[in-house]
Amino acid sequence: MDIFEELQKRDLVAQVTNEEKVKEILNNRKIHFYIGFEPTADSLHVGHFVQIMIASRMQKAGHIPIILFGGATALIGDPSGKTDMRKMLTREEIEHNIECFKKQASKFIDFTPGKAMIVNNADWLSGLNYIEFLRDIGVHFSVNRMLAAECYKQRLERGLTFFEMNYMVMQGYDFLVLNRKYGCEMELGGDDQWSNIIAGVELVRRCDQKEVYGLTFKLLTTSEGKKMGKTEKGALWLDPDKTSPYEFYQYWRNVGDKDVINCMKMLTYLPVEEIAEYEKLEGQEINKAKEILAFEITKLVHGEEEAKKCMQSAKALFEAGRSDENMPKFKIDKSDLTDDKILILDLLCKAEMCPSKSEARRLIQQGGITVNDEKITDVYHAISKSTLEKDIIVRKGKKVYKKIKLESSHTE
RNA sequence: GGGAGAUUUCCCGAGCGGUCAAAGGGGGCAGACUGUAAAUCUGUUGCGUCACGCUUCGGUGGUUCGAAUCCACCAUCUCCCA
Repeated sequence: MDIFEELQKRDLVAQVTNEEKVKEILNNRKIHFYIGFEPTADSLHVGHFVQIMIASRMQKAGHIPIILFGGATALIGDPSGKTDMRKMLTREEIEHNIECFKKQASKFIDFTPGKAMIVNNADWLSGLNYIEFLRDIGVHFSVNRMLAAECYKQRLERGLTFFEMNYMVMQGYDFLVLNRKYGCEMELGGDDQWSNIIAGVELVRRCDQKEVYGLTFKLLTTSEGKKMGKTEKGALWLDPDKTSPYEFYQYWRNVGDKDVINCMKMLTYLPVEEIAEYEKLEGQEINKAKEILAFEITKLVHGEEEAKKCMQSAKALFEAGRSDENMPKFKIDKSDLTDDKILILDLLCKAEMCPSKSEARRLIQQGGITVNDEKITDVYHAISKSTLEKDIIVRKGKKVYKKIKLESSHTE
């Protein structure tokens, strides 16, 4: 299947500057294309993952990805779609974040020289001469048009600084530089980047009379249009230390019915034909598709072994014949016991299942806590040492389990 | 540079000097129903030794028996005029 067709079939394409041309080029030539990332955090999250997967697909089709890190632009912050100005990062933070990015991205993209490259726009943006830049580049931007751009509308109501307006100019300039340096012909990005991408395409045309292309892909949203990849703790990270593989797996295992197929298309390498089969599933059967989705994504991000573990733990927990092999464990120390027992309230806090005792108390009062499958109704319920001789399973709600192990203190 | 206004708990947003841990909504969590889904309904959503106590309403002081509510100064933001 042609790469462009595949992207379309996977429902990834949102807007293209010149569909016919792009289609032809992607299918018949090997080109350099670029995707920009803002190094604003020290780990990739799911939003980035979509982009990386696209870069990866393109690479597999023979094209050469240029991964651009906005080392300089991150010093400004993209105002697109934001209601407030982003906080600015220090140079050190940005450097660190870029390193983390590289490490994680290399799981999905082959960075062997000649197959892909990584660039940082700080390399060319930070040394710019302001006057020259204004004369050479600035003249090509019409403020009127910029203000009309969708991405600035919201900000116009709340206030937009000159500082931020330059984001578009800089991103456009990036494209120009990459085109001149590496012959980069296409910029990809999330659909929220459309205005910025167009800016680059136009800039290249005006400065060098060359035609380059832009393509945006759809953002990962639920069928209701809400952003996906958010958990109560914030973003869903790819870094296992920030979001455990199990949590990660569960996130996908629990996506809404209507979103499963879309996620499969966008986030896995499963062939579209196969996905079409899953699309036929209905009702309870959809759970099968969810399982596959969760497994596939987890496999990509954390490796097959982890993915299997996650799947097994989940099955063990939710399906009959519960086993606790891969359940998250928590060790409490003998010194945590008073009079050879521990209050359930304290245990819940210690095991980090509740942030405070008040909340633990509430949960118990509402019947949300179970110990070894027995509902705890007494707030002052205590668990004795003898019970703890064997590991116990504490469950909060339906989905949060922890196996509690008793250990004797080494200092004793 | 001059003038007007704002700052409330995770977010939005009410809030007469006492009855305010602070309305309402969103979000979160839990319960019921289910398919580890969605929708719906219910409860809950500062902390603790929990029918009682403690710490919150940008910051610091002050007025008061008593302040999120009044005053002063500081900080930040928005708006209008220049």
